Amino acid sequence: MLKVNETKTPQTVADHAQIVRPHPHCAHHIKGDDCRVCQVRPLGICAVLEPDEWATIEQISQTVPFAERDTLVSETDDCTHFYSITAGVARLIRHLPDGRRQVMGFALPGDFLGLSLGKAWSFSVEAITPMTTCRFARHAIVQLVDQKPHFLMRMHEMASAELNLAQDHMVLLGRLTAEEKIGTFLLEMRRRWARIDGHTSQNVPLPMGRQDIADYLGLTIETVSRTINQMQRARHLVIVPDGIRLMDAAYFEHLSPSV
Amino acid sequence: MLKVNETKTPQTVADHAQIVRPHPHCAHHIKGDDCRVCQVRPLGICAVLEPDEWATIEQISQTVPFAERDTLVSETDDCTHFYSITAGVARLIRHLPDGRRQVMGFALPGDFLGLSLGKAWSFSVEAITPMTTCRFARHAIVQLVDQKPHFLMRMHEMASAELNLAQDHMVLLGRLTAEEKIGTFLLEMRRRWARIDGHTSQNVPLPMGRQDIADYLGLTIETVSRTINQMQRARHLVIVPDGIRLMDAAYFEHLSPSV
DNA sequence: CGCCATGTTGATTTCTATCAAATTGAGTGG
DNA sequence: CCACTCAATTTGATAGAAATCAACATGGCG
Repeated sequence: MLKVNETKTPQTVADHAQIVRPHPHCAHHIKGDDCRVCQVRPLGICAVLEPDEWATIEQISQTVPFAERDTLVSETDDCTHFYSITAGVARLIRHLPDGRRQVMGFALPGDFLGLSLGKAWSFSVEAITPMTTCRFARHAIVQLVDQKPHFLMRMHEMASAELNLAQDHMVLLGRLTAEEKIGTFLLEMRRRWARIDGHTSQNVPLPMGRQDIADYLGLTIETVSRTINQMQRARHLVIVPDGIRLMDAAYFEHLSPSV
Repeated sequence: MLKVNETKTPQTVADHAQIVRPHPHCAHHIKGDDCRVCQVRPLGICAVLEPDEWATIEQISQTVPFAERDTLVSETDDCTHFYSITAGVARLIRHLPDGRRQVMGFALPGDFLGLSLGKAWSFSVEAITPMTTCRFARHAIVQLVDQKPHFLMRMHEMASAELNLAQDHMVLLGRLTAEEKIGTFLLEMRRRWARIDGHTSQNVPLPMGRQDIADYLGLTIETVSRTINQMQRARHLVIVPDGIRLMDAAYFEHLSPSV
């Protein structure tokens, strides 16, 4: 088992991750307050920082763990803190008054919550797996952004990338069939994991449940389940614990109109 | 080009809706290279500039008009110029290889094309009405952003607002019914026109065609037509030339889950 | 006046949602 | 270790909302 750092990371996180989590990034524990060993630094907001700026960030950050199902932020909350995800997966979600939900996206290691720098959240963030985050007070980041234009530029780049993804997703929601939605989603998850761990594997971890996938793709849980199982019957993929294994890349790339 | 007449106050949306062009901003042509008379300056990217900075902007901008159906930028183009819209309406659109389209949004006066500052466009922009734009070379804006952090901050604010709208739209596309989509769209357009002309009118100009509305809402043209006409039969609205008139605000606000 | 794009309306189909039930499987406690 | 429980998932039957297919109407414009 990985050594847990001295700052009291809950035992449950490590235990759970070792046992049931399929993906290494759900298991790695990183000292969010020691940038030198931060494994997501090259991916995240901090990638733009020079080593001599790490101390600045460390002073304004805290490592904050969350358990599965914890709510990191609620869409009704004021935004007092920002989060950089160092381990685990969360869903970004909007709730309608009548109980309908739309999952805006999934936050993976390296992702930053609060790119808009605004005073209010516009979505809730709920932990899907045990998580570790690097937390920043909003005022500290606002100050940093004022002082370091290249940091603001990095924020803007990441927000722009996010906007681009949102537009991809609008095409998916508005114009793709259920089969195309699922196929595109699986390729998207493979690409995102590959960016994190540097490998392109046929195995695509899916830490989120079927209901989350449905609410992300604008489908029902039954349609998600049926479609994935049809793909398995057609030998395009194999369902494995906590994910799927892509068996027929050509099929998925043909299915995904944007590729 | 029409000369701007400072003494003449623009006609309201309501006035114009009864006649030909539904909105004054579709007809008025503004000297984009004279910031003193720019009618969209308080709305757009330039709102953050001090009067002594107007000269800087004027030096790097050109007024460029477009005719109806012109393509301002193509999704395959490199991004050499940015545009601030001073008059007219455009659609932001993505095309799938098989001809399906998703309209990402409509660009109205005050909107800026190129908020991401990236080197490539991710959508096409097509003029729905005759347009006037203020065009900037990309390198000039990049330089400006480097020199003036408050300009970058303004870009970031506007991009964040855009991201927020994109997320609203994901909820709409993923989880609303056809009736809710149409109702939400009409309220959105009313709100956006109100921001531009300062009036809240029951008349909502719709310079875009039914097909554009359909491709924006993830519906077919037939469903859009049917739904709007059902709303008219139910006396919730009246279809007028180039738009609609909302007759039953309570109905629409009840229909739109986010309000 | 007639043409062509745009919009409307009607009939029918289809995809996905809904409703309902069975199955799996991880966690719990005897 | 195994029965039990509860949530998540899968599967089946049916319904329904919107798409599709097909005319038909409108209206701006040469």
